Amino acid sequence: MRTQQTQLKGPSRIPSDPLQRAWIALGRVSQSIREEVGLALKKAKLPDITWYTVLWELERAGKPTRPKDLAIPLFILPYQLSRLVDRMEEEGLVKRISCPEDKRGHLLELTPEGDEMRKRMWTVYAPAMDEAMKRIGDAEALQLAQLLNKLGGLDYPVPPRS
Amino acid sequence: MRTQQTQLKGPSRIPSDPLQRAWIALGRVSQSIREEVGLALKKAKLPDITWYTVLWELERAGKPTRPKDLAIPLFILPYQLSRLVDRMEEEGLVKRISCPEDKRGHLLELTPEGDEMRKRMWTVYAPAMDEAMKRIGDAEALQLAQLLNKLGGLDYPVPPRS
DNA sequence: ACTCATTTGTTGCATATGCAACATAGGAGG
DNA sequence: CCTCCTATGTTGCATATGCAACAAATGAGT
Repeated sequence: MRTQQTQLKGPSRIPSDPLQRAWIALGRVSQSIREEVGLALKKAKLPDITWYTVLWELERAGKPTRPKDLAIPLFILPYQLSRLVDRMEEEGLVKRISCPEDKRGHLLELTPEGDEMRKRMWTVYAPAMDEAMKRIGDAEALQLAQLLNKLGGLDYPVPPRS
Repeated sequence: MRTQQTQLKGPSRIPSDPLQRAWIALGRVSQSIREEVGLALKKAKLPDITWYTVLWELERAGKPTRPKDLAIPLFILPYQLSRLVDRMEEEGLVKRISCPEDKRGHLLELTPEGDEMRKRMWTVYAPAMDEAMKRIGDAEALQLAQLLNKLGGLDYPVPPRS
């Protein structure tokens, strides 16, 4: 079975073989790596990775922050975040406090429990990530990150976590 | 704010900075690329990518195949596949037919409508994938695929689609 | 043949999710 | 100030999902 050749007839091209292979690898590997780390958290009876991201963003901001000002909204729909915050608030990890400048929204405040939880999660998250990623070396990881960022056309920073 | 140094105290290490950057890039880029292609299918009022994968696996097999023998089960839980097939069968794209050798299971048969659908999806899927992936060149794509496969520790083939 | 563990797949139920509609506030233009 | 358009979140409802329990068949050991 042969792959179709890339055709140049205007706007609708068939992806080249390398592109297809990269596409498939991207889908499979990202999923399996994510599951690997997710499972580690679940086995430790800790919340989902998404929660960590929110907690970390709030920690990084260093002050109560509006949902729309989190870095996350680029990757999560507003109503998803809304419900995510609902659940986190129920668990007492964050708190919605009123926002003086804009009465539509509110500020998300990291509670002490939330900060504790973030740290606790990191003790599981970090080794799991390391375990999953360390099949490639640092040099390769850098190269991978660069290729991915070029692919994603990202212009925002990708700060390390802790 | 500084990143913690990689520590070598036994089983639980902190991921190095390059590893963290690659991890984050992997998560974000894979998600955005996948969404990009998914959106193209949705705008064309076509089924989800997952459906394509099933249809394609059946086409590739060339004969009715048991769920467990699809390449997918590695990436999808059995009950997910079960319900996926439910819906696809409702739409007449596949058919569950009896399996002589093992009366527990059944064979999944691609219907003509299913094959048509697969082709129709490909006319949208392929250009969208190409559009999403072509920000990197073929050489880079190959490199990316290799890095990813090393990361994923994959030993199975990654056949191109059509 | 009998027993029991394993394989293969499905399902009930509680929860999560997507979508479109909604509510409310801000801001621009007159 | 009034109108209207946009920005920011939230929610009702239908659908999808995860989990654990289940059913049925196979196969291995005795």
